[in-house]
Amino acid sequence: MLVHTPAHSHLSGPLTYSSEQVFAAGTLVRVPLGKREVLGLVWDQQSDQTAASSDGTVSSGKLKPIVGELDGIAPLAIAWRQLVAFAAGYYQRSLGEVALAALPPQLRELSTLQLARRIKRRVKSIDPELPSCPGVFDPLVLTPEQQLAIARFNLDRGPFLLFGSTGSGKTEVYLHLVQQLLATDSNSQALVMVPEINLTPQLESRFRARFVPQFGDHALVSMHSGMTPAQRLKSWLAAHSGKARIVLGTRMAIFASLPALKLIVVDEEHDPSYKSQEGARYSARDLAVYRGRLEGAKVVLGSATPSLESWHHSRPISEGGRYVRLQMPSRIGADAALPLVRRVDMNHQPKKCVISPPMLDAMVQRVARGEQSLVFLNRRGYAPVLHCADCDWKSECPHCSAYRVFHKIDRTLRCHHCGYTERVPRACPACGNPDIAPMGRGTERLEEHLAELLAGVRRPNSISSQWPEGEPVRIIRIDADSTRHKGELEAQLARVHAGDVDVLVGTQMIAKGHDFRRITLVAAINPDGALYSSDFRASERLFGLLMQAAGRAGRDATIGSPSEMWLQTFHPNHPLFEALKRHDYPAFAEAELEQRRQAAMPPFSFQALVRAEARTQDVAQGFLTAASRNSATLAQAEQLTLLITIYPPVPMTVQRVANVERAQMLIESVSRTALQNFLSAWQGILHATRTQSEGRGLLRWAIDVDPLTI
DNA sequence: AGCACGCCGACT
DNA sequence: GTCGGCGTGCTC
Repeated sequence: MLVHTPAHSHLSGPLTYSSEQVFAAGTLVRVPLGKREVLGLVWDQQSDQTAASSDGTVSSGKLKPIVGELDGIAPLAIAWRQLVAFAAGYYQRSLGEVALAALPPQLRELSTLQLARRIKRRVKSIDPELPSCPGVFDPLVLTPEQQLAIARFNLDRGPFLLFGSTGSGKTEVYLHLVQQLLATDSNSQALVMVPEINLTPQLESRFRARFVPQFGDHALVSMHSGMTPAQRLKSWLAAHSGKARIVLGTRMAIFASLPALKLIVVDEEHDPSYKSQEGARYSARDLAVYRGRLEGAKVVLGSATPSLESWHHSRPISEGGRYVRLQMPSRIGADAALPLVRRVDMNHQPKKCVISPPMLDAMVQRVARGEQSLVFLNRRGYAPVLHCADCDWKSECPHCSAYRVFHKIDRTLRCHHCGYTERVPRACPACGNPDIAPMGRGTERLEEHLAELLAGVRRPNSISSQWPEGEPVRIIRIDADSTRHKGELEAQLARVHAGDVDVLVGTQMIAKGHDFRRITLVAAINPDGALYSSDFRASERLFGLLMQAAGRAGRDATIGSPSEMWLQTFHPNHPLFEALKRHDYPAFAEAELEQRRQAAMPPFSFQALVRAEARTQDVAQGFLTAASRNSATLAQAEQLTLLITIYPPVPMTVQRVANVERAQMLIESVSRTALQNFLSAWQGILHATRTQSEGRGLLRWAIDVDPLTI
């Protein structure tokens, strides 16, 4: 009796096969499906008598036989299967899809022969094992705050929210927790997650430096989508066999098979990257908490700006909190002070200026002192729109309801949604006017603009300089465009660290994770957009981003002058900026949570989104309307409708992408359980609606539970 | 999701 | 005359 991949059809449950031999649940097998042979996972056994009647559609005589099991791979543990079952149920996807997607792709693709060879090779290569020396504890000196956090961790069951400001040494705490676990429990495993692939190399090098000498090279593996299929299989097998003691990875690592899992760390737990945006839309952070409870593993969520959900969960137990909050408010080292936050009131600055005179002046001073500045603008490209002043033509994407972004560097118009790229026209395509102009600005244009503003500025000479009056300012841009090729990000970061750069321009990419020790000024050019956004999570994200960006500054004890963060805003007295000025996340969180409470928004309510895609908006919305109407036929409808609100379908913010129209419908409830029950019961109706006339022409639909953007 | 079957346009 | 487009339907 087993389960597999038919992803999104009405074939959502396990399928039944015949077998002479009894396979344990969790065993990986090969089974025929239609005309092909696929990987299957034994889900449960069923006796011959009940086999035929279980779903009534297949008689036992017609059952196909299991081809055989995958040798050398132990069955997946019960806890792993429970995690998969929970994720499939909670996020409304089929068991088979979730289970098979959680396995390395090569397990599905490789022939039995190749696989056997691969496993054999692994077993051989592991033989020369390094002697491990348990009992040796972390030699590093911890700060009192770190010691307290660890002591508290050791006293409680958790889950824990490690609330530590940037520079407070959270990573050191993670290292220590892993260290004490591995040293005391000789076959335990730890899972450490980071939000982005970009952050894995530096974390991995820190963990390698700490643990490889003691536990050997094979004790640490990575798991993320940037790895080759062969590497992924290798890491997966190492984790599954228990050889790997530490798994570092992105959100996908939450599904790693870890038979002796005892600790899960979710670093930067607020980061939206933990929420999957396709397939099963799972939150790796939320699954981490669930998995921890399931397997008796302790869970640590860490952040300087926690998600409001986690912050709320870590309120005092007397107020209903479920997480233990560990606090590390202080920065470590001589630069213990957080940067000074300065606001530039753009209402009192020259019209249309991009870099206000006082901010420019502050940057010039940094250049003169040989210090670095970081200028932050969350929009890549040269300009978001190209515009014709004569006929009002704009650079719309022909396939999407969005403008194509002007990239001056290769003279292209690029759609950031579907990727459609054209050369920039010489003249307006609509009226022939040769004078078409960029509107607004992105990082490319900002870089160009800064080069003009700083053209006359000279930095102090190095000894043997070809510039007698001082060297010109060196500006670098780091964003998704400048780091598209492998190794470019590392190379550019290295230039910054080496001091070969005076001004760094970039998107949010540079606000995350990387330490820039010589930066003493962080500037946000235009953060106002998120202040009055229709997305109720926009301000939470903005606050997190700005705190994180501020944390980039001044972590070098050798630089004496205080670091500053500059904000250009038309709303200098906005409470968000007031809280940011005081580096007061708790105050921001309390105010924001109070608003959420009054508006009955998450975390005080629970949401799900049904998204539909079709060639026309009418079809997409028609399907959703029909599905909504059909939900009234649910047996429990009377009870549920009291607790469930179904909003009318609306077009998505970016309504059309690659010529596909998109619509969505919000479902809301004050009760998570009610929402869950409703969605589960509704699932079949949604499938049925698709086959009705209202479902004609529908391309795709999907449910997103706990969506991050609405 | 794959992979079939099935009915209409430009090519050796 | 075929090769091939992707629309609908099935997989224990």
